[in-house]
Amino acid sequence: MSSKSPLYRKVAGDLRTAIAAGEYGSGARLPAEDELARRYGVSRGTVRQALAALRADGLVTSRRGARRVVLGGAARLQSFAELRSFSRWARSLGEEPGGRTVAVDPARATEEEAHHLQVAEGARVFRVRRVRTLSGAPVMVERTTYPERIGELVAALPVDAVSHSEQLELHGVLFTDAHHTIDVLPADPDDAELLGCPPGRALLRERRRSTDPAGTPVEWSEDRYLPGTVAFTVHNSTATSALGRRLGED
Amino acid sequence: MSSKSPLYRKVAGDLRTAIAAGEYGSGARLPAEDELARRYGVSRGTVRQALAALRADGLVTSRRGARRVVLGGAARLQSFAELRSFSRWARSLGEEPGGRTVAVDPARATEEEAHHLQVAEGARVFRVRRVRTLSGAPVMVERTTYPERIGELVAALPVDAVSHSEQLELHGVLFTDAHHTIDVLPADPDDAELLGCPPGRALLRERRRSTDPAGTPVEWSEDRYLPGTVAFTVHNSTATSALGRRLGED
DNA sequence: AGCTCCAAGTTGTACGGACAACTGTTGTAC
DNA sequence: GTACAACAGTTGTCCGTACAACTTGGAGCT
Repeated sequence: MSSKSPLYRKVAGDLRTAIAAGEYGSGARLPAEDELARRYGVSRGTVRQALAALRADGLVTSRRGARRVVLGGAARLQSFAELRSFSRWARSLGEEPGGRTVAVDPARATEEEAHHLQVAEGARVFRVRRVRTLSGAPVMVERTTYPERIGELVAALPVDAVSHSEQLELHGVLFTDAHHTIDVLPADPDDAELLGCPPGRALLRERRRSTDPAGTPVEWSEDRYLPGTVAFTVHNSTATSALGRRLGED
Repeated sequence: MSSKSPLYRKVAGDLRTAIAAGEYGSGARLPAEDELARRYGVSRGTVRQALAALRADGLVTSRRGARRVVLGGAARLQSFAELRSFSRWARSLGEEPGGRTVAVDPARATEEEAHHLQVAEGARVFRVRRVRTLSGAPVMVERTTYPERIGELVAALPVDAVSHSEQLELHGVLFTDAHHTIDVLPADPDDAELLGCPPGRALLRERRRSTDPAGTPVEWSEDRYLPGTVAFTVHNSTATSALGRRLGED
């Protein structure tokens, strides 16, 4: 096993599995930071770093003066990677993800695309449309716009490649931050045909802008899901915020 | 002004306003941690704590070896309070929130309610149904179940109280963590009448379970929004995760 | 029993130092 | 010029200490 993973991650992982295994049931109090530090042979700061991760995931509460308490409810997941990649998410649930590329078009960036990808209006981009399936049944239409450099890599992939993002990672393209907007909109005729539903049917829409570690946009995507197939979940707290609500349109 | 706010918050706030004011435009590099520490007269650890908050809000990237970069895109907000309270959110956007309580019913907890509120099945709870408006127009139906202790406080509020949560805070009821699930469902006849839309119309649904600092559930709510009135936004990154995707139903 | 008050336990904030890992730039060699 | 190597700059990880702020439970009193 590689020892390249930092200490606090190991501690966090340990605590996660301990909680998942029921060692600390819902409502139970975790050991004190000092106790954990002794037990793992690390400093209190390192333990706090681990616990901060659990807190951000909504696994435990924490407040001054009292021990941490395990929050009941949904078992959390390694949410980022699974949110970003449809394939990874599906596999982690034991579902069989599939994908069929419908179109790959070189194009000139519209104003909206230029804005989100931070390129000049009219710059070369690639538009990719795909149908995503779970166990063979179509559940989502994905329309992604890539900047030129990345789009060229995507265009070279086989039509039936299951996971584009995993392929891109192999080529050194990293996704580290993403901003999502979730709302509802009616299926247009294209959506309807690809998903096999009547046009006008309400779909759950997720728009996503992903950036790499340097802050450079690497994709701008609009995913439309058939209702009933997925739900989005978020945890937030006064300590770690992330989610917002917005008026329609932008 | 109270000096009770911790140092790192002041630093974070300062940086937030500096970014909002355009001092560091989209893509600009922030000063190094050491530089900021000198500038504010605090230790590097304190600066890092402030920057971690900005990172969690999706304002800046960060990676080893390079300076932090300001992420372009949506100006972030203090999201937790605004997500938890419809009234606060609306006011922060300059809209006029309204609310009309349709029903307050003492009841016995169903299995689902008992589960989410962590009380015994059949325990006393209060079900509250309200219509929420923006500038007079109805946009959302809210069905909240409270445990007995809190429900009694809510039942005592006037029917036209705008913000229940702010009233509850005055009574010492604190909300610090919330878990949200977002999906789509068709309006039932009640929704349709309250919102003034045809039955069957697709609504954006947000289910929410909120807990207090001790981890005790304080509300279980299901909010149904007219399409086009709101969108939910999330930022996540490899460092700070929060959002997930789920299969339909639960 | 119920109440107040105190002490121990626990987390939050802040400081300091040290080294590891990585990036971007500069300069050198070919 | 181009490729490689060295270097300074920067963030990530980890340690240790100290004190402040808060919660909890128990002792003692009424």
